[in-house]
Amino acid sequence: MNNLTSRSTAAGQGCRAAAADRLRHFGVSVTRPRVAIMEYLMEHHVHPTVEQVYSALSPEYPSLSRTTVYNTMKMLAEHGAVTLLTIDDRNLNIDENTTPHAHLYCTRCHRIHDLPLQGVSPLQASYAFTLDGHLIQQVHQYYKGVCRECQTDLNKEPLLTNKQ
Amino acid sequence: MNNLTSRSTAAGQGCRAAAADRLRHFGVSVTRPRVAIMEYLMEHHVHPTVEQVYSALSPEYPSLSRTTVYNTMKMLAEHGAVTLLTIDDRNLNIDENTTPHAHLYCTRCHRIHDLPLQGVSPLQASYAFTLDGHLIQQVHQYYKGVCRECQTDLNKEPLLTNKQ
DNA sequence: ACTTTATTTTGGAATAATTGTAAATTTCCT
DNA sequence: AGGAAATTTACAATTATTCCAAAATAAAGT
Repeated sequence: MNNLTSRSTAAGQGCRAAAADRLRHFGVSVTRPRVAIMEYLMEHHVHPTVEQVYSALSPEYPSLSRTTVYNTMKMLAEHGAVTLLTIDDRNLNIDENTTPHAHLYCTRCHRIHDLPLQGVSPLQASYAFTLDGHLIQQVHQYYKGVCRECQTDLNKEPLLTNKQ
Repeated sequence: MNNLTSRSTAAGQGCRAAAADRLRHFGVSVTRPRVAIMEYLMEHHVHPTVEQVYSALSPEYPSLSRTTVYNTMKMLAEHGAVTLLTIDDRNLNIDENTTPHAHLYCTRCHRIHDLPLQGVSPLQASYAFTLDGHLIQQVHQYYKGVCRECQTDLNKEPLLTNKQ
């Protein structure tokens, strides 16, 4: 509604204010690497690896270290700002979309796509509950297969890169 | 029904014949390490890591190598004889129960418990299907939380070992 | 603004799981 | 038993992640 507000938090390249707001919202203190990382996550709606975040930010922030990206991810996960996905056995993927949803892991391109949850309501999956005496804190649901894009690509040429 | 048959394939320590049968059933050739590994999986209904399988078998089979355990697991997975779980970000867990089911990963003891699937019928999860244009080959469902045993233990003493 | 204190970041080394490789062994067939 | 093909082995190499102690930055108080 308000032009000033919307301008300062609009999406697009270089939206520090929104990233800082989001950090504060999750109760973590605002620092330069954290803003850079959060900004990246908010602008790129993929499910990046630590390496991808690091190498994307590295050019404009050469002193950033991989350790910081790891530490920040772990901390953001503890504060509920991101979810860490252990679907790909080669490395961690970061999901900044914390509303409950399922994933498709493509064994060809190794990308992760979002899908709706099946059988569990997103609302139920948002809160801890008890099942069979166990305390359930997170619900993870994913499929392994070949994504739509790769199925059509299959007829064209083999995928060369092992990394996405 | 038959005493001879049931004796040769009964569960218990040292059931080579049943392990060999199972290997043949999945169309893989029968070798010493494979029988030893399959036998271990059939007798221990946990979700062992490669390291656990290796160090359990090592004493009575000193020449067994970790590489063989890794190779065997990957091969068994390709033949549908086991499922490889990437729930614990520290290492792979092997599930020899290939009937579709969900898991609980306990963040305290790092053990994995079996639970029934939610929202997806085991039958549907047994076969490949198409969803939103994607080819789905496996359905994975798991919860992260604190298992029943650890909840009661919480009041007692903190868990010392990081490894299970 | 300025100093002090606490927190965070850094980079390089360490760790640990997994993979690659080439030689040795075993399996399977005749 | 003999020999080709497949499998296993031991060890080296790789790679993701963690550890650590020093340096830099942020926060709090004056």
